[in-house]
Amino acid sequence: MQPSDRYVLILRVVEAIPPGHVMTYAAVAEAAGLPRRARLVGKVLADLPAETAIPWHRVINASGRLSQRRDADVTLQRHRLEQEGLPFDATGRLNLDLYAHHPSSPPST
DNA sequence: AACATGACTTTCT
DNA sequence: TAGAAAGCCATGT
Repeated sequence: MQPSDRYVLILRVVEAIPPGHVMTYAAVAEAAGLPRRARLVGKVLADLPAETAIPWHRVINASGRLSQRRDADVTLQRHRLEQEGLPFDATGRLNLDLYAHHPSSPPST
């Protein structure tokens, strides 16, 4: 397996997250068949162009919070999620038990 | 090969 | 519940 293949696997999983739902980095990695590669998911998303169609904003960390990036687009990410109906609580966190997306079958094609 | 870095997680206080 | 420390794994120097 080549490094670029893992990128594709991860992006396919992120593409499959429906609006109004989210997935943690670790969950995306596992769904892509790459357990323990949560940080790799972050790396892949970091390399995406700003105008990409990939719904990167639906990927959040295990705490239910938004991970801080180099270029602080965290506000944009939060706005997009709120627009999809995801409610952040007073501590800036959202309920993963309610809004986490659980892919039933591995994404192919 | 060794060391540092990062859109992460888990565990311990 | 929040914050610190340690673990993890791919990449780049």
